[in-house]
Amino acid sequence: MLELKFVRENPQIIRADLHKRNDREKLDILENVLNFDIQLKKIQADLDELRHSRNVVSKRVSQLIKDKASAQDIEKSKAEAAIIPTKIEKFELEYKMVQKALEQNLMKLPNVLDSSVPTGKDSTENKIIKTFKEPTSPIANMPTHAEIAESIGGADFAGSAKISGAGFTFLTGGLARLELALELFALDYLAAKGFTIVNPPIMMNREVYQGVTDLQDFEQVMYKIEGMDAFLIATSEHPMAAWHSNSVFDEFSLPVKLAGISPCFRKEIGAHGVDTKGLFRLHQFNKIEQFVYCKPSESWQYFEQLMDNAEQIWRMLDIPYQVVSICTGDIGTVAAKKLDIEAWFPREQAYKEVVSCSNCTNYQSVGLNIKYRIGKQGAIDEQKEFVHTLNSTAVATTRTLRAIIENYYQADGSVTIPKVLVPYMNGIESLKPINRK
RNA sequence: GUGGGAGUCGCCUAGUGGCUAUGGCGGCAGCCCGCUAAGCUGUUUGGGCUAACGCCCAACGGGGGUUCGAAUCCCCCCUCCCACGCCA
Repeated sequence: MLELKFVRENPQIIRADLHKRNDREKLDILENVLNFDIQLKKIQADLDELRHSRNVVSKRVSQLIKDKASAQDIEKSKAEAAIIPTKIEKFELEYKMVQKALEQNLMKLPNVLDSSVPTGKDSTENKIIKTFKEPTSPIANMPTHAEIAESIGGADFAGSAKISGAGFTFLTGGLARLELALELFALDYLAAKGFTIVNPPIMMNREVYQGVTDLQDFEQVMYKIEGMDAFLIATSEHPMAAWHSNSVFDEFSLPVKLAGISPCFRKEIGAHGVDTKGLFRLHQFNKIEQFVYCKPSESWQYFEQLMDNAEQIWRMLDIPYQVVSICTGDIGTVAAKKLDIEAWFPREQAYKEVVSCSNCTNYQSVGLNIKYRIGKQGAIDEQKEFVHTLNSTAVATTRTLRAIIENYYQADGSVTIPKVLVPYMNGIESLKPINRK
């Protein structure tokens, strides 16, 4: 959510930004916010005045009783006071309505974009800013990654479809171990960089969830738990962001760097041809996520660090990738800037998203009310400011498994284990096809 | 899940319908003091108005209700503690 004060004071910045996004609907919403804000202030002033008069009369009643005034005088004052609450009620109702309308509109306004975000209408206009290694050609007659996974005894899609429907998998044997190896590898890397490993709750209530994501996601992405005010998390970013809602960090305790480990649940996975079966798009997958709370002045520095960590992981896996800057038409509501890593998938001859790194600036922290204290607590010049939050994939296991399967597939049908993962695999260096009878 | 207890300012705490929600600790600022560390005064939530001194409103876990007036009374919900039960 944008800070109301910021919207009030800088409507021209937001207007310019919405033009960049080519979003006419939100321009109207901005005007609504500004109008409701003025209305609300006026109602507030009237309401305060009414409440004041009520307080004054009430005090007089109290005084009369104490002075043992005549019952008649007391009743007279009471009667006078009795008129006020109905007036107050009316204004309070109006206040609540306008306040709700204001908030609903405010929540629809997207974050202000960083000036470096490329302008473009959709994902086709994202900008490639870096590549690692050259794209490779597939081995002749290369099967799909799902077929390879099954042939090495690493997955059972028929089995998962039978018990859970499409969009799930049983990972088995060497591939199940490889998933754990990836997670441990990424966690070790991040722990060495000063990240604290976090295993968060995987359900969150609606009120808190609204602070970390946009409303669309509730309909399209998130699973609601029936009979409970709870949603399955779509990423550990969400509980890690919400963790410190309604609290104040000490300036010197920042940055807080977290490495979240969790399953992720997503309703919308679409049908994407060759991806429909396999490990690329699932209703449930595991992910190691980087998350940072920091001072506003330092967020771009940490944005680079998160991106660098993700890149280093893919470099060590030694898989070709490109880095893409997400354009204005594709970036969504929350991030001020977003860079994706797209790994190379040789069989499909395409780069596909495996990492997404965002600087959310104060968009999440405003919604969740997460501040930090500038200077010492209690000091005369003590000030509180919203923190910045950032998040980035470290490794989304299933997508990465697919990338490993395709990039490390050998002509004999085996999949070589990337060197950096071998120590995490009990020394296993290759997953070989299993002969079926 | 059942029964009992609790939730008040950063922390502890007083407060059973009416002055401005006590008091302490901690923090911050100022004063005092030649002596080992205290003492005194002020301050310590959010919002609105004002050039400023100030003025006003809201806030006692959350949401409703009763009342001229609610931390206090009533209803619903949440969280924590204790006991019992169930359980990986």
